[in-house]
Formats: sequence, structure tokens, C-alpha cells
Amino acid sequence: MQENFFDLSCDSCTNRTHSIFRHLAEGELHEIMLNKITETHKRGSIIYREGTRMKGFCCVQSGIIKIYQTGFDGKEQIIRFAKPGDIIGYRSVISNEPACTTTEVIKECVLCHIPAKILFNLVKNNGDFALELMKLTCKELGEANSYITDIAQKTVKERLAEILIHLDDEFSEDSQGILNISLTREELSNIVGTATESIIRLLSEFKSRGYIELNGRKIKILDKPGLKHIANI
Amino acid sequence: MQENFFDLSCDSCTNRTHSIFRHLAEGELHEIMLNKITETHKRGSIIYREGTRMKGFCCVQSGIIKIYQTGFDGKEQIIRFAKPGDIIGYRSVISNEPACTTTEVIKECVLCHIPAKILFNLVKNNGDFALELMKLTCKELGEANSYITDIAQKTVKERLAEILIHLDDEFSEDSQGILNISLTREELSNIVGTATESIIRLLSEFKSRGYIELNGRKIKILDKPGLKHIANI
DNA sequence: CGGTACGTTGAGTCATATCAACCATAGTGG
DNA sequence: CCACTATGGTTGATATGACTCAACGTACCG
Repeated sequence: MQENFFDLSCDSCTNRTHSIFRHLAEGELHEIMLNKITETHKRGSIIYREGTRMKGFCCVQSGIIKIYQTGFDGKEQIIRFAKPGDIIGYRSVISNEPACTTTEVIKECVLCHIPAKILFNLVKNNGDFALELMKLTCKELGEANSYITDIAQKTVKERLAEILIHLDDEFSEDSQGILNISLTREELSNIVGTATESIIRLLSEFKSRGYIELNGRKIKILDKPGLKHIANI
Repeated sequence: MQENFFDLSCDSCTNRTHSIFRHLAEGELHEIMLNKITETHKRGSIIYREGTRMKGFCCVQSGIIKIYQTGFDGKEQIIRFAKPGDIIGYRSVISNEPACTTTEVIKECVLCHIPAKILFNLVKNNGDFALELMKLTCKELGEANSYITDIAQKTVKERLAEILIHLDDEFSEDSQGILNISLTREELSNIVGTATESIIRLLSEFKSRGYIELNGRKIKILDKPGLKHIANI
């Protein structure tokens, strides 16, 4: 973890225009800039753990973070990823509960840490921001609900195909189908909710059938419609 | 569906003090009362279906509603239940997406239908309400995340035990362990995410081991700690 | 050069789904 | 009033998807 003394101002942050902060007044933005701490975190470092009382939340400036829960036997279940423009930790801040997820850097990232107080003030005093944040949460909730249905009803093969589609949508703009996120087989299995060996077998099946191309952790989607068909979407 | 001409005023609604509306100003409450429509819905009736564009949301005055998603092959996955004091449909209103769940009455209920506009105004103009609603959404999101982990990692037996615990917590105050909600075996299987036959077999196993007592759809919890142990919680 | 983490493959096992038959109950219509 | 039908519940037999275990290959790193 390394503190940056030349913090990027939020004004010039290229993520802001797509983020939750896009409608803030100048004063509000200024308030954030005065109070935020910007840090670089290396791959593998933990931002916060399950059970932590959060004193603030984070805005992702660059990099990728995996957000997971630890199950009874210690197996991690990846809930989602955060990428530039996303915020993490806000859920626990708002509901004032200990964090129910652990967040770990999987691609070196720059994070802006923002105190809880600022979030509360924004929600209370800026109706548009409150609505924006509500929309975000509601969207996440909808996705979580859909994932419950999927995991409960679909086979591992269908789920893997679906996850590949989602990863492609989220992480491979203009890269011709190469997933711009590097995951171990075990991490893939922790998204899908299955055993590592199952993922390996299914990936090589998808490869042999021409749906994907494999090169270590690089995965290239060759036949997206085909995968969609497998995934029933 | 039957309209009640003598709507209960929100002032005197006994649910309000525990609900999202507990901190509203008098004027805001009055605004709701002027615009709401109160209706009685019989068991089995659908309040809204997946894909519907919502023009408002509902506050549950009495009864129980099941909220589910329909999977690829038509099998329903029950996401949660709504009981007196809960609100339904607000997620789609806020995120301005078509409803992603279907809601069906499982115990005759009285619902207050409230226009979307009122919800937006409250979020925008009443910071405390916005915060309260955010808290609710964040709590639901946390629960959804936990359920993803459970469904992905626990066995059917563990999940059924856990669901029975949850149903007991939610639906059997002062009824000595008798679940105050009547569900078919199929509905139980649609919560747990398994086949009806599996539920039947497991319920009779739990019964034979003295964890529960069965009488048609009436389920009585005899050994809650035992069930918690099975569920790993 | 050995160590550690990750990836792969095969074989065996088990939990759970599926299929099929049957019973109980309640509501329906002639 | 009784056959008729629909719905829900139960049980047993069978099939299979997915997990587990074990062995081994591979690559990177200090």
C-alpha cells in the first residue's frame, strides 16, 4: 500500500462522468477531494475483510478488485468485481453493519478512500445523488436475485458459459473477445460455485468445441452466440 | 381484487412504526394517504409479473406475499416473502427497469398501492427517508449475497435447515415454533432450490430425528439449535 | 535447484435429480 | 350423490452431474 502525494483531483478523474459522482455540485466534489486519501494497492492485498467496521468507502480509479464472501468451510464465493468508476464498501457504511464481504485486489489498483460522513451527508442533502445511489443498489440487488435463480437452477456448464459472457461484457471492450481480466481456475470456480476440476474440464470442452481459445489464464471468446445458447440466455 | 372504500389512514396503521415510513413528516404522510389505493387480494392472485413496467409500489398491510423469479424452464425461484410493514416493487420503480420478479399472494392480503412519483419525491426531498430506504436495500443486498454463498456451497439438507430457521424467525413469533406460513412442498423446494421429492424426503428425515413435527403444511420447530447445527450457523 | 502455487487428468463415489407409480383430498359437473 | 379430475404428497428405483481424491505435469521465483 502506497500513498500518492499527488492525488488526482476528482474534477479531472476520467471515471467520474460514468460514476455515481457524476451529478455532484462543485462544492461537494471539493469536499471529497479535501477528505479523500488516494492509495495504490498491489495484487493480492486485502482492502477490508468480512466483519470489519467500515469508517468509509472506496472509489476505484484503476485496477480490478474481487469481492467475495467466505463460506462455512473457508471456500470463497466471489460476488462481483469492482472496476474503475465503481465504489466498494458503501453497503456496510450505509447499513451500519460490519462488512459482509472481503475485497482483494486482483489487478494493481488506485483507490480513493472517502470517509463515511461524506456519504451520509450526500445521501441526506443531495436528492439526486441519493436517487443515483439507490439506483445502483437496486441494480446490484436485481443482479444478485438473478444470480440466485441461476445458481439454484442451472447446471455448472450453463453457469460457466454465462459467467464467460458476463466477463466479456464487463472486461473486454475493443479487445476482440480476449477477457481483460486474469483469473485463476480456482477463482473462476469460486464465481460459478463449483470445484476447480470441473471448471478445468468444462473450459477444455468449450475449447475443443470452438467456443473459446485458451492460453494460460488468457481466455478468448470465439463464439459468443454459441455460449449464450449454452447458457440459455 | 377488491377495493376498500374505508381505507385505513396511514396514521393509525400499526405497521407504520416499524416500516420505512416511520420518519415521515405529517404532510408527507398525508400526501400518501391522498394518493394511495388500498385493495384486498385473495390467495393466488398475482400483484405484478416479471417484465411489468411499474407505475408504483405497494405497502403490505396484512397477509403474506411470495416474490419469485421464473427460471429458464419455468421453475420458480422464491427470492423472499413480504409481510405486513414490508414494501414490494420499489426496486423496479427506483431503477426504472421492468420488474424482475413476480409477486403472488400466498395469504390473503391488504395492500396499499402508492404511485411512483411519491417515492421519487420522498427520496429526493427527505434525506432521512432516503437513508432509511438505502438501509433497507443494502440489508436486502447483504442477504442476497449471503444466499448466493449458501446456495453455491451448502448441501440441500443444510439449506433446508437454514430456511426453516429463517422462516421461524420471520413468521412464528409467540406461536411456539409453529411456522405461521403455509407453504406447499413445491414452494419449499422453490426456496431451497431443489426438487420437491428431495424436500419431502428431508422433511421426513428431520421429523424422524425429532427436529420438527409435521402436520400437513403445518411445520413445528422442535429443536432449533439442532437445525442450526445442521445448517452450520 | 528445490520449493510453491497452479493446472491437468483419471477413477471412484455420492448427493441429488429424474422418472414412475400410487395415495389422499377436495372441488366439479352431470 | 357419485364418478371425474386436478392438485398435492409420498415412496422407491434408477440415472447422472458434480465432487473428491490422488497423482502428476508445469512454470515461475528466490
